[in-house]
Amino acid sequence: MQIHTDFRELCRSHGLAMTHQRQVIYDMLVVMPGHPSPEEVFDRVRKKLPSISLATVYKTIHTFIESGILREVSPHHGSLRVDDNIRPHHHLVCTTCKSITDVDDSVFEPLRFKHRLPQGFKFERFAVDILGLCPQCAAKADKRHKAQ
Amino acid sequence: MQIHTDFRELCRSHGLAMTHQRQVIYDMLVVMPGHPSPEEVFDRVRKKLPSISLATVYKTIHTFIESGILREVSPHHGSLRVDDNIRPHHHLVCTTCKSITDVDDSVFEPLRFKHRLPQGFKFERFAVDILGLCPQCAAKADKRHKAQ
DNA sequence: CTAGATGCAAACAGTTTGCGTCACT
DNA sequence: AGTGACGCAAACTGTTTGCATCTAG
Repeated sequence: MQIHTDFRELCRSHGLAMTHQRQVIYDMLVVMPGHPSPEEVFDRVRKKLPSISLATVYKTIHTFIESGILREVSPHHGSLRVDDNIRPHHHLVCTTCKSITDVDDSVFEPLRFKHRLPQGFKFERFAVDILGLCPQCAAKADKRHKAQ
Repeated sequence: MQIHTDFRELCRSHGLAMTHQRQVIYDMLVVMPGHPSPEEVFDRVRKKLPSISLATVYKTIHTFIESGILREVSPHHGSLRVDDNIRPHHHLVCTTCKSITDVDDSVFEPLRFKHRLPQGFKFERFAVDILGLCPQCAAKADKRHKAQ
C-alpha cells in the first residue's frame, strides 16, 4: 500500500533519523485499521517495546505528520466548535491557524455518488472542508518565502 | 439569519425549558463569527452574566446540539487520529460511534467549483466526510425503532 | 562527537461529573 | 410542587513540556 517498503529509506527521503521506536510505531500504524488514536497506537506498540513512553508516541506521530509521512484525519480535533448556521454550507479551514469560515454549499456542483456506499451504511449528509491557507496566513507565508 | 426570532418559541418547539442563561448563550452564539469554542463563548457570556459557570456553558451547548438547535462543526474533535493512507480518499464517519472508514475518492464525481473561493484563500485540498450510521449502529437503531 | 531522540514525571488544556441549591413550568 | 437547570469544585482525559540520559549519523 505504501510506496516505500523500506522504512530506513522512507526516513532518509524525509530527512528523519531512523530509530527502532519510529520503525515499530510506523509498522503498527500502517497495520492498524480505522485510524487509531495515539493512545491506541501506544497500547499496541507497548507490547513489542515495553519501555516506550506515551510522550514518544505523541512526538513521533507529530514528527511523521510534519514531515508528510502521515496526515491527521481532521484539522478539527482539539476543541468543540459550535455551528449555528442551519443552511447547507461548507467550511473553509486554514491549515495553519485552524480558523473556520463558512461558505455556501453553492461554491461547487452538488456531490453526486458514482458508486454505492459500502453495504449497510446509512447516509445522512456530507461535511466538506476546503483546506488551505486563509488570506492572513497566505500573506505571511508569502512574505517569508520572499525573505529567503 | 435564523428562522426563529423568538428564543422562547425556539425552546418550546424543541422541548426545552427557557432560562435566562440559555437565552444569553444563544444570543452570543449567533452573533459570534468563526465558530467559537465553549471557552470563547464563556468569556463573552460572562460579561453579561458574571455569575455563570463554564460547566453551564458546556451543558447548554450540548443541550442545544442534542435538540438540534446547533451542530458541532466536526465530528472529529476529541482526539488526534492518524491517517497513513496517501491515496486520495474520503471518510465514512459514524455519527453515533464516531468510527472512521476510508472510501476511495471515486465514490463520487470529482468536486468542481462553481464559484470562486473568497479572495485571498489559497486552496490546498478537500476533506470530505460522509456522515451517517455505520452498519453496526444502523442495525441497533433499527432494532430500537421496531421495539417501540 | 554532537544534535537530536527517548523516557519519565509533572504540568496543562479541555471537558465532565456529583451534589446542593435554585428556578421554570 | 416537582423536575430539571445552575454553580461550584473536584475529577478526568488527552496532550505537552522540561530535563537528564542515550543513540544515530
